[in-house]
Amino acid sequence: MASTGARGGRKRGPSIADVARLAGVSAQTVSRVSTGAEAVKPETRAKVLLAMEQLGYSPNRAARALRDGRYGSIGFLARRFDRTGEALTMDAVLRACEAEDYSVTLLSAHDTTSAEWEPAARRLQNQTVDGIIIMRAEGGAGDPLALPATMPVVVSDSRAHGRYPRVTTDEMLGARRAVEHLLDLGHETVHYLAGPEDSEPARLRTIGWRAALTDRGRATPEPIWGDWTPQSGYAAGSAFAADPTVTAIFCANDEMAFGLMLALHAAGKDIPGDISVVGFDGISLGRYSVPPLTTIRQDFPQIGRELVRMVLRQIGQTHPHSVPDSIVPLELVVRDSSAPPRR
Amino acid sequence: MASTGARGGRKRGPSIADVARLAGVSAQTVSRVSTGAEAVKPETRAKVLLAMEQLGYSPNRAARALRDGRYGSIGFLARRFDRTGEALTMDAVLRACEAEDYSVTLLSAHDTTSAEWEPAARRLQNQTVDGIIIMRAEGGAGDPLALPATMPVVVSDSRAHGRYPRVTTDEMLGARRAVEHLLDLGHETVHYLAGPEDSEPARLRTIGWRAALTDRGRATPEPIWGDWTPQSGYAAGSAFAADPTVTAIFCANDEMAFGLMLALHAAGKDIPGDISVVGFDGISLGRYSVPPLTTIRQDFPQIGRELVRMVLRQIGQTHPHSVPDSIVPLELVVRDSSAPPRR
DNA sequence: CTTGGGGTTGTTAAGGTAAACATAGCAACC
DNA sequence: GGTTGCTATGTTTACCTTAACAACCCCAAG
Repeated sequence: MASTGARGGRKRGPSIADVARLAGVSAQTVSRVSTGAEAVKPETRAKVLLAMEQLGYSPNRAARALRDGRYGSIGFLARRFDRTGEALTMDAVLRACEAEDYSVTLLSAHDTTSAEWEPAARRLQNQTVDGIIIMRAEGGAGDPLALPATMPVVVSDSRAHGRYPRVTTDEMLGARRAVEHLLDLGHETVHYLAGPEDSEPARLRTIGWRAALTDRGRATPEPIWGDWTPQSGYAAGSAFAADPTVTAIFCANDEMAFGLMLALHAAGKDIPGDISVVGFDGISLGRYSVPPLTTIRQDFPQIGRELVRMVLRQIGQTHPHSVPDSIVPLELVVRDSSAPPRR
Repeated sequence: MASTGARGGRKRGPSIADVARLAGVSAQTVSRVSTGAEAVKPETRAKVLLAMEQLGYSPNRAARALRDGRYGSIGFLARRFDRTGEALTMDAVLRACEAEDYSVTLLSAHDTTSAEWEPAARRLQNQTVDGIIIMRAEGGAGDPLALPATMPVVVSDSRAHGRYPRVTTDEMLGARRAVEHLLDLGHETVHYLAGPEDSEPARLRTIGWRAALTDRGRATPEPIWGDWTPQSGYAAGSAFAADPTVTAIFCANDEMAFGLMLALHAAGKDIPGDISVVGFDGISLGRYSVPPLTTIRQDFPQIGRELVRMVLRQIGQTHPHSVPDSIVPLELVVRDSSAPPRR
């Protein structure tokens, strides 16, 4: 009976006006205290802080955002978030954003292949972000993002050539290092397990692999094409195991290398005795595969910092997308999966 | 010279008023079209949509949030985001949120051990979220989050007993299944590599392990304590390898199992010939370890859906935290790392 | 004693949206 | 023909904050 029940509705915490009333000052003075800026007499400030404390006040971010047209948040767009590359980059981006007092909003573009992309892009514009970091957008259509020209954007690992500033690792150089490492060990040539053809980094790694072989006058065997997953690595491993000429394999990422090594093992091949394997990425579990995986390590924390730095730098610019690209270095990490070929 | 240069400032896209003017209707009508709700004559709607299209209008989310006190976003709080459990859960949460037209804002609480926690909690309240999902908050202080009583919260995997509704897996049952699997294979007892003592799931798994052994009247050897990392798994593996009585090991997570298996391998132990290993989590790479890892698989997508469902259900409630807990089932996945003991 | 200036506080307005309420047009019915 | 009732649209207002400007106080200098 008591109509008191469903008084629910919005909760609406205390506002700046409530604090002002309690502290006996104007709202503006409260604002000054909460933004920290202006000159406020110490005793007034104390009164205000006390009132804030008592009411449990914290400023309303929506109102603030509306006021000055900024949201204090960066959007992170990817197709998936549970893969190593995305997860490591995201963690790094988050830490970098935190240091700048920005938050991170996740934006997903799951099936960017076709019609699904359009609503995703539309939704994107509605998001409350001051800038967007686009991660690994393989499969995206040619002209994927109809973003406002003033929206700060930085791209990692995508094929959006030239449209937006990029933070990349030198994929080609990394692939080259991997191949040269194996050649230096004495292998005649290096077989290759590639990433999906619609991925820009995969494409670049393939170019690097081929160039390294060509430069030394070695044969370039036909690569096998995977899709980044260990499953595809396993399939490739089975195929390679059937070819007795294979003594060294470069995998376009570590996860495929895991699958590949298991397949080689299952086929009775010894790593690195019969076949050497090198991966790419430097995922943490790579130290603990059997055997531990030689790989090209990407500096994900550095990538994250660069991404954030570049997107923040664009904020407020008239032509934000003119920021120069940034390249983050790579490192060869030699572990036990690579060795000289058995004579 | 030209002072045209730094005209920068805020960009401010077209507003509802601009659309209204162009379409020759009132702002309210535009609003009706953009929220989709009310009755609008089809031809009016068409005019408005055309105007929106021409101006590239999209509603200002800050204004909308200010208007109706909701942000359309859920906060996801964790200490790290690059570990498997967090990444998988987060991916699942994101997908579930998307289905409900919510976005996900990342909130981090890196070093929650001590003084660092306070500012983190404070920052939390400033975030633009309608609810918070707290993930694996091990190490948090006893009374970590001074969140408003009306803020919807759901906890996964944390020690915040009873304070907030939880979505958990039945850790104890999972551990029990792992142990019973090994006992059923004929092992005399099961050694244990535990997670960190300040983690609630780790604690529960330990209880499950102990209970399973006790129920069958088996000895409960002293566990080794790890910290979830493969590094700690490696150290534990070296220790176990030195004990000839060890024939079966249950690891509190898969990543430690990776390190442990490498250490056993390095010590010349055969898996599962000499020692069987069972993990916990069901990470995707577990299928591709050498040998493939028997494990207790958590249904992360389901966990994500439950978390979102429970936090959304609290929105608008007067006593949001009274929602009942939810338990997501686990599954034993038998692969090659477990087998009967060698006679 | 007046004037001026620096330091502190208050008042006004604007930012974009959508609920609540108000109005206008029109058809049906007595 | 006038009343009723419905649909479509317009007007007002509140949401909360902060920049810009105005007002005020007090002390120092003329």
